Amino acid sequence: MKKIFALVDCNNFYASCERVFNPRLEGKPVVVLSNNDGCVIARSEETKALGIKMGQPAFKSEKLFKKHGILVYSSNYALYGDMSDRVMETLRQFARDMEIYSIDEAFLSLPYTTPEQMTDYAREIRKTVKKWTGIPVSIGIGPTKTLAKVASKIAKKYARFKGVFNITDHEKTDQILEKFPVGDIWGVGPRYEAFLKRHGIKNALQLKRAHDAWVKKHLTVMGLRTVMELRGVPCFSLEQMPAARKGIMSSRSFGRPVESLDELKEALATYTAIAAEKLRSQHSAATILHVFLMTNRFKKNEPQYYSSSTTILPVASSYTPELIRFACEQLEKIYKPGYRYKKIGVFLAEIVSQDRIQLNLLSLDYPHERNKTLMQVVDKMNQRLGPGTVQFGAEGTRKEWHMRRKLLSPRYTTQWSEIPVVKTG
DNA sequence: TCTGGGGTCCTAGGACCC
DNA sequence: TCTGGGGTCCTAGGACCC
Repeated sequence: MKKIFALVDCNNFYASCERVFNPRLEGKPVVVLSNNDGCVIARSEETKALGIKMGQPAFKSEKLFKKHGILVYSSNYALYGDMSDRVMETLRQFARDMEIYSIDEAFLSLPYTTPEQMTDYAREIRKTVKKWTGIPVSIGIGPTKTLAKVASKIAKKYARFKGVFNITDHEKTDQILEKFPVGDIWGVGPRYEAFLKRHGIKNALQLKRAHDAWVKKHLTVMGLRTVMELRGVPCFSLEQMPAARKGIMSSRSFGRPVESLDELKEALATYTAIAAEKLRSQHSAATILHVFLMTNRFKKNEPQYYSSSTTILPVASSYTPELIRFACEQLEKIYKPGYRYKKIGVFLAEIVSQDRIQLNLLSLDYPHERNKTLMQVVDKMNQRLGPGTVQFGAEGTRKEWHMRRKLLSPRYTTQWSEIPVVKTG
């Protein structure tokens, strides 16, 4: 049976999540900040109307926030992740074939019927998601993923479409594409946008009509696929099985500059433990461990330093204490005193399946089973009682370098113990 | 005082081999 | 005197995504 793509995109997802549990925010301007309360990463419609831009640094916007009474939140990924699961479960009721594309987007594969029927079905999806989860979504329908993306942006932009736009429902697709800015196309970022504009390509129709060889030469085969998709030729298929991660990264900026090796080690151990847990959750182990360290690049008047170091593990591992030990060894190699560090991180790569670890001769007397059991217990407790319930000594307890999250909402859906206790008396 | 984090894929160019 | 060239692998860097 012929199929069509629908892209379901949650509107202002993080801001909408905050709203679901705090009706006081309804109709008011809301922003959610990135980790460390750094910059704006989500805005409600009211905030967008006030001219607050995506990625704007929070400290430069404080006056505007105050002036307009904008309600500001630190990002609460425990809440957003849980809300995302609810939205995706709801969508699964409507389409057996579905790809969870990001925390707030999913592609559905729907039967190709009549344009009216497909649009009606999307309206039904939209209504149900709102009813079951409280999250408003926009839905774009098109013959390729790229065109479904175009349609979803139109659905979101023009209120008259009431959240659903079906590009197959219009005879004159080219007229729609002509009004669609080239930089809004999925796969065209700021660099390509500027390049294309320099060559007179300003809208999606012009890109659709560009010459294949020219596109391939300047935008690589990925760009050519985008162009084919604009022409209605599917080049990107529905990926139902998420591919195993090729690398796992864990890093954060510090809440204040950090100078001492001891504190850097604490932070690095903490992030390594996070990465190791992710590794175990996908039943894999890593062979390469990469550590990096940097100062604050925005501080032009301070001395800058960046360094990184990679080690190949003798045997692939997902055992937190061992990974922490390797990570700290790397850190000692690259650490230089006298700098004010801003960020540290670890990247685990060459990931292999847990049950296919190549043991070398030296490791035969290694207590693999005992370590595995220990990690399972740690992971279970942290899942049930909240992250950080059980941690390793190297991670430290004071964590004064920890990122700022001054404006965090409670974890309404996942954790009763973190709802702030009101002190009396 | 204060500027996020975590991914993917592709290409060019160097090293190396025969 | 004259000094190849194709294939493969790896890495760094650049583009993109949310």
